[in-house]
Amino acid sequence: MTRTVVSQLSPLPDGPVTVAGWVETVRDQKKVQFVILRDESGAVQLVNPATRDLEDDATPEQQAAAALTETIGTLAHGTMVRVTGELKHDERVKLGGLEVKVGTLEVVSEAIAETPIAEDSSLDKRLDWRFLDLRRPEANLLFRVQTTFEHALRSYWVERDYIEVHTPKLMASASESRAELFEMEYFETKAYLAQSPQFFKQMAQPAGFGKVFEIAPAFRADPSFTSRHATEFTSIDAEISWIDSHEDVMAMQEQALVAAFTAVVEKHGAAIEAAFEVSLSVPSLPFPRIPLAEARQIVADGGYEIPRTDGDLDPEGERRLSAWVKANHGHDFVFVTDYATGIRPFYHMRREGDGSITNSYDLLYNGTEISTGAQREHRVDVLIEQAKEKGIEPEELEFYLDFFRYGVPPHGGFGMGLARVLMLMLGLGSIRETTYLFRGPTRLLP
RNA sequence: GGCCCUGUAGCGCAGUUGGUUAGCGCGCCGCCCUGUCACGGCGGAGGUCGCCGGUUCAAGUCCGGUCAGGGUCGCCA
Repeated sequence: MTRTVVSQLSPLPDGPVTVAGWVETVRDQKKVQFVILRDESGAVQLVNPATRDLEDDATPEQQAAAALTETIGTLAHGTMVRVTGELKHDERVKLGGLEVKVGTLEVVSEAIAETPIAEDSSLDKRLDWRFLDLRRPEANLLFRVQTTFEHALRSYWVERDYIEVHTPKLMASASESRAELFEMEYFETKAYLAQSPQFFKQMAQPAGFGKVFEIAPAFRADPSFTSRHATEFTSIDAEISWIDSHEDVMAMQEQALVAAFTAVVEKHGAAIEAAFEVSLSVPSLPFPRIPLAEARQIVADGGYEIPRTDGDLDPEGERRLSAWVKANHGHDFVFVTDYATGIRPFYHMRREGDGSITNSYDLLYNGTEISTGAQREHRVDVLIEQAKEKGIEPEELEFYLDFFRYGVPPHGGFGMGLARVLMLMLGLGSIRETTYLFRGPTRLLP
């Protein structure tokens, strides 16, 4: 008999059904047994009138019933079972107003009775047993939300004639800072894991692709110990040609995000509210834009002195700025624009007539940075000068510089951390929670 | 890498000024039980107190070292 997933039981008429999943709870009473069975879509109650203490002259049916009772009595939490029985809608049942009266129950895969994690286990312990942790309905929902979010972004771009690219993750040189590189043997030479698709997505511009995007892993060998850093993470990148400034990039990014949030709210808004107590709404357009200098003034006016001296915001400054934006503009997002040249990489284009600032931005969402974007410097002589200024030898970058020597349109783009967006969207405390399998300085397993 | 914190039963924790046999809740096992729904009741098992050394009549507790992890900052997405 064809398996029905639990969420599809409700509209069915009373009658025979097969369900399959894992045992969540067994309530074994003297006269009646209840099992809560969960699958990828939800949970349902199974019921079985207990048959115990057989007489010597018991019929085969009675013996089978007694065996079933015995089996149910020994089911361990987590055991995978397949059950065929009679669906019955019954108002008495608090779980969905229906239950399945067990006909046959097949133990497909037994679980060790004592589970290594519980509802209240620490995140680190749960990550040790991630496959069990992911059985939680909230985790299941989280990755459905991620799927919807990514799908909506893809659709947004595909519908607008973007080309999806897959840049290599094995590279011969650094694209950001050398200190963050994972180095590995590569036959007779050395290779590095890509920190960012930056150089190769830019290559699509002289390649004449016009508009590209990529959703792929990036690797950083930074020993960062925070709730928002990983050594491997999924980066959402886009890069577009023929822009006038970073403003064009911001306009594209905010529209793509609105499309993605719209899809998530429509499909999962109610479930998110129920599971995470977050009332998610679609952000309004345009997102607020605040130049960095102004942002720092706002934070300073709020009575907070940023300890760092490089002119950037620190995490507390970002939280305070976001709170101010929320209070004054009613918005969860804010583009912080016009970053100083000193704190941006060499390939960011500098403001015409004011080399001290760049045509770049960070996007903050609920107090945390989720994205960096910029117009890129496409004039090769300027690019070389800026690289030298940052202490990078142009000789190492010849393959990259060649991109700019045979005709390249003005262009720009952004990179955005998928797990960070999910974390902030659902009000969770760490990207470890919103990453399928987290990778950090002290975590390589499972 | 800096600063701070934590390692006690499968999980979450308590453990006084150093003092008898290291406790509690959940889970697990057994028995009992009005259709339960966080089911309930009774009973039970389960610990080299991260590891090494020191002080002491006596160390889970104090000291030194070490290992493992967490938070935050820096860095960033």
